[in-house]
Amino acid sequence: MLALRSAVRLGLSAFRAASLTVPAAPASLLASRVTMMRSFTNSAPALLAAAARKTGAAKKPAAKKKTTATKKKAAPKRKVAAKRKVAPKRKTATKRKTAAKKPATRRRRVVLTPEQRLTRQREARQKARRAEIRALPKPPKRSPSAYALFVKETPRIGTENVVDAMKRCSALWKELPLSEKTKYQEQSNALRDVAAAEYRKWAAKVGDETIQKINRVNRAKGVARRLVPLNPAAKIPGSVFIIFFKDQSDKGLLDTTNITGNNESVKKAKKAGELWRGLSAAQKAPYQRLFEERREAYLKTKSA
DNA sequence: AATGACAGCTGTTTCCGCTC
DNA sequence: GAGCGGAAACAGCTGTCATT
Repeated sequence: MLALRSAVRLGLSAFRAASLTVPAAPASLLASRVTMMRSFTNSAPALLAAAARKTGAAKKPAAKKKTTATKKKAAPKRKVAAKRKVAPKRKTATKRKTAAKKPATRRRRVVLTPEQRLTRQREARQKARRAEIRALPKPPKRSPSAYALFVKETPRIGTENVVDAMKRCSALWKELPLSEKTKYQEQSNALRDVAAAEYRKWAAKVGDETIQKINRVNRAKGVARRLVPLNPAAKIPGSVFIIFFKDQSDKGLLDTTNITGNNESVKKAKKAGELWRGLSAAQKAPYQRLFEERREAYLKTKSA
């Protein structure tokens, strides 16, 4: 190794001396110098390669010395640069990945049971669902009732607490003359119209699909309030049974005397179901035709 | 889910201090 | 920030049925 190093050193010295002596040496001369160097650096392929590269660089004599100096240092520099550019990047990338994956690595150490995994998946779904619900637009507030307006206008006395204030409001409301109550009712009616207009404006902005989505969420939460779609007229017509039920109800043919239940509407529905099941196909046919006619009309309206 | 009917039930609205 | 407590009024949901 030492012999090789000294040979390279000698070769470089000779090459440097020759370059300095003849700055504007032609390419052919440089080639002969390279041939000369071969005798010194026969065992140094890297230096030969550098010299061969120098042959090309000889076309720019002014930069020769500099280039020669670069030749020796440039290669290692390139290596350093390469290291800096590639290796550190890899390190950075690795660090980034490591940093990003650290929690994951930690998680991997914890062996989750299938139940835990399912719980986490469920929690993630719930989180996403909650975010989706939060993102839904909020409908405008409903208009206050007459009593609500009265409560709003009734000032609280001193340090009276909410409960006492509301009790007092209740008592005052009961004693309030009908003419006064009517005033609040009229105010409420006016605000209801304003609220209705605001709702229509909001509904037009968000669209019926969003309204239906909000209704689904509210239903799931057990919230009774259902938002009215902007275009309730474009409804799917009732089923064949519904048409039959309405027809029978209109004709007063739903006798509920033998039907059990507390709710008359429910009893009527039960009676209608009973009658419907007793109908033949021929008896059902007129209701079927009526349903198909309405359905076609609905589809035409929808596609228009 | 929507369609019809409708009695009965439930949620929402107002006020605001308090708790979680 | 949401919910509760209190009241009253009222809007709107529920329950039933069969079918698409």
